[in-house]
Amino acid sequence: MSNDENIYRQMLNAIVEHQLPPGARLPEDRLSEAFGVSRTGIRKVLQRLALEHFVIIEKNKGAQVNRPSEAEALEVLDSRILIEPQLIPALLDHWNTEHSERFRIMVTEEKRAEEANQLADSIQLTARFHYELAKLSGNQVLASFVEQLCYRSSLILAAYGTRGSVGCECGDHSQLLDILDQGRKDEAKTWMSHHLKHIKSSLILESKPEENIDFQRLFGR
Amino acid sequence: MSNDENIYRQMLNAIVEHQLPPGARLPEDRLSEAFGVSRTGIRKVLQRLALEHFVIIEKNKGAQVNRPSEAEALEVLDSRILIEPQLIPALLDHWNTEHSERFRIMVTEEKRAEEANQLADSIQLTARFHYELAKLSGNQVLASFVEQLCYRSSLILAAYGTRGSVGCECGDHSQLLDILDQGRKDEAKTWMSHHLKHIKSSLILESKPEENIDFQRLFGR
DNA sequence: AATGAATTAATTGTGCACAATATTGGTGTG
DNA sequence: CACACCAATATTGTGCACAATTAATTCATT
Repeated sequence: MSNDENIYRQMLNAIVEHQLPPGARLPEDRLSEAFGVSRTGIRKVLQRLALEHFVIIEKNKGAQVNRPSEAEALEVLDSRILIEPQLIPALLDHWNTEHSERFRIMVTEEKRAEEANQLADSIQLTARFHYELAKLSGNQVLASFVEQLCYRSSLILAAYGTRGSVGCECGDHSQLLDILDQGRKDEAKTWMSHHLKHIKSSLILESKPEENIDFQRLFGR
Repeated sequence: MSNDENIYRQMLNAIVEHQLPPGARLPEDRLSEAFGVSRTGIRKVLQRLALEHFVIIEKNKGAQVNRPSEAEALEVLDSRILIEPQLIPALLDHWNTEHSERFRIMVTEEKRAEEANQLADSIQLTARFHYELAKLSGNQVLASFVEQLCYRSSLILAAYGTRGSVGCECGDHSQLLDILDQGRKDEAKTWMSHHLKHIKSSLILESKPEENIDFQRLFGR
């Protein structure tokens, strides 16, 4: 694996697992020291993470882990609600027992991670479940978009999620597999839709402190 | 406007307008010379273009304009078919005469550009029409994804499009505006779907030269 | 003690130099 | 003449140094 990709993965993991919480600053010096490469390499990775909305780079102020706005949070979930259910039909065309078994193993791991309270693994596995499912649709363009949305969702749950739940309960995911095994296309679509809407509605909005208070609007004029 | 963004826009324009055709090599030296900045700045732009699939960077071999594979071309169009029609309902919620007028001006410009045989402007305007429409859905996440897909479509049409047509005829776009003005939601959705499927089916596949010719298969054995 | 200016420190932006790698052309040998 | 090997060239990869900017601290003044 290339060195860049390695660093990128490690940082992305740290972000979606909330080891680097939203708002955490990411000074290039420390990172270059930590990874044993020059700032040049770090900057490349940060640029990429910024384009994918995992970090925010402000000119002359450096990078920090993105703190998704409420609007962004809702839009990401809405995007998933619009896309993921629509992938089910194509997915079912390729669905077979091999896939079923593979995903059931994943769900088992999810369950174990959640019971062991290993938040990091739990988050990763939840996102991977949705991404791997999307890949089976056969459309790699959409799949990689779903991948990005899933990881962004992890970040969103860090900011707005109900504590303890990472969004989808594992039981839920095995439910979907049952439906897929029975080839019930429409049911699977609506299940996925409900599942994502459930996550969306579980977000706790308007409770976090505002980052930029609009004093002008509050007192001005 | 920042310098990076400026260079990025210029290069992206050159690519989607086919001034830099698929396969064109992009040596960092020449570009840094042309733009009057150091290779550092150029590399940043190239990295970004690569992440967005407009150029391909191979290790130690540099960047070149992406030549989309047939599979990629179909996947991009399929993605648009899946997303863009679904944006219509939300779009219609905000639709008003101001929007209508703005888009009719755009269509007029499209028509003029096409008649004047200004391929570059024509391509830009066609992509912008779809992107601006997507923005009106209110979901910026999906809109910027659509933007990327539209620009990638331009690149695809460079490789697989029928000569003379850039995909959508302008008459078509004004048709959609008529339907939107009448608030016919379902009709607009199906129109958009048909429109994109028409573009997809107009692609001339398996006719362009392969990027990596398999000489072994072609002559060997 | 509070405020504001000025200095200091920390961090990022940018260009350059050298190392690493791939490609091309040439040379020699069988 | 074919083949392999080697050398030269061109291009990218990476680290470093210095400039530019922002943030923090100090200090002076009221």
